[in-house]
Amino acid sequence: MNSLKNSVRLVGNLGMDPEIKTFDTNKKLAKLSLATSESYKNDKGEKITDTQWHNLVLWGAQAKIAEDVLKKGDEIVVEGRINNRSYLDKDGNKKYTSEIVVNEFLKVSSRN
Amino acid sequence: MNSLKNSVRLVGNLGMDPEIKTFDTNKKLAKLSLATSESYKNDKGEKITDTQWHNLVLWGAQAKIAEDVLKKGDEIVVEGRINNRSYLDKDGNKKYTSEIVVNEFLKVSSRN
Amino acid sequence: MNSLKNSVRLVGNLGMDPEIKTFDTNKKLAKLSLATSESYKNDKGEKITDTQWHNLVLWGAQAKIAEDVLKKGDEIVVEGRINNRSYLDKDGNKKYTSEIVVNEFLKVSSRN
Amino acid sequence: MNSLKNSVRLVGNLGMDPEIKTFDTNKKLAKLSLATSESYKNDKGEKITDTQWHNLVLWGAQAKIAEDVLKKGDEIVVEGRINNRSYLDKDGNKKYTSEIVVNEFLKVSSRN
DNA sequence: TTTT
DNA sequence: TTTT
Repeated sequence: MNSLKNSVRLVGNLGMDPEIKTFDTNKKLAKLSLATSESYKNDKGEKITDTQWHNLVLWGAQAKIAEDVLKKGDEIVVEGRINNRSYLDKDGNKKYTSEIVVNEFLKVSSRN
Repeated sequence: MNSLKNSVRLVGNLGMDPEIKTFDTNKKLAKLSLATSESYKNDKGEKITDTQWHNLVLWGAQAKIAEDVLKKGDEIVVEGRINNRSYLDKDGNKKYTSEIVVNEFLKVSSRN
Repeated sequence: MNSLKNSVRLVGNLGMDPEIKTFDTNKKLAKLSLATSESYKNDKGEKITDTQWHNLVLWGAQAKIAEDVLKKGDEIVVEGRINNRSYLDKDGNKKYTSEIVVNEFLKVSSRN
Repeated sequence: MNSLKNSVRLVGNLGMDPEIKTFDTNKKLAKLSLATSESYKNDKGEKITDTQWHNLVLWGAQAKIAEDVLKKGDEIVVEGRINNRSYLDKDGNKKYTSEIVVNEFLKVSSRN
């Protein structure tokens, strides 16, 4: 799966430590919550900050590195693809969610 | 609002004609449904096609152009930003949705 | 070599048929010349068209596909990386050149 | 001039302090030299680091901010467009150069 | 000429 | 040297 038709670039900060799941096959999954914050002036000249929270998903080698090096507050640069999927919640209702499946990331600064 | 911290690039086909809303202020909104299709081979060597549907939103001048030139089936290239937002549905339940707010688009081919 | 630290996206037209070289090892190289054309209005309100010509380089499988499907005039979407390198010309002078090493491309329309 | 047809993203370090020029009209120009470093393993399994140096150009407000906040060694994320142009050198020979005209940048870390 |  |  390549990145020409569906590619996302984000620069932001992690809202929490990575959440790691290890499967039977030893394959790892890391989930990250990333905030991107942008400021602009509205019609009245007031400064508005818009913060978006993105759900990121990392697999395999990328998940292991994320587990080792990422912490809440870290600033990262990310390249990935949008994955919209549906699932059934515990009450059996169909839910829709949108995630970024990360191809690469780079930690650019740390809170400490 | 710039595109350094939150930027999406998509290449795909429109699933329907643009849906246009005109507000009191004459400002226009266009909604597009865009399919990005990618093929890859799975572990068993079978060819899998993954199609993702994306909700696109265009405002103002971009919405007018979309209304004039875009049709179901057209292939477009898009640059925009991810906007995750919540709303209350008709039953008063909080729902989450993810949209791409388009900064620029380019029609690259048409079905006819 | 990944695309997080050095990534280029272009949409444009080919100025000539691909130029193909085949090496001893059967490895192929394709060279493309791509024009990106953009219009804007200058200070005086005149419409200016700025055309940039880019040197693209494709290796291996990508070069083979380029040889098979691309022709002068075709419109393509490209993702690659900038490669600045120097070489000695036939008079022994050091020359600098900048190329785009293509990771992926997609033909979006053809002149015929 | 937009960024759909010609867009570059770089993450790297400055090789020197910004070089600033101020024109009669008070318009500012900043020139930056940016290194992007990437590592990969070659056919023999040796780790190779490839460093590319990019010439960046910033105008107006972006140039002012660059002058104020950027220093040699800083790590920045950049979005811009490729500009290939020719000029005559002091001996009257035609020379070609490739620059990145920066639309936006973000300083992500500093050496001190 | 940078940085890890 | 392309294309609209």
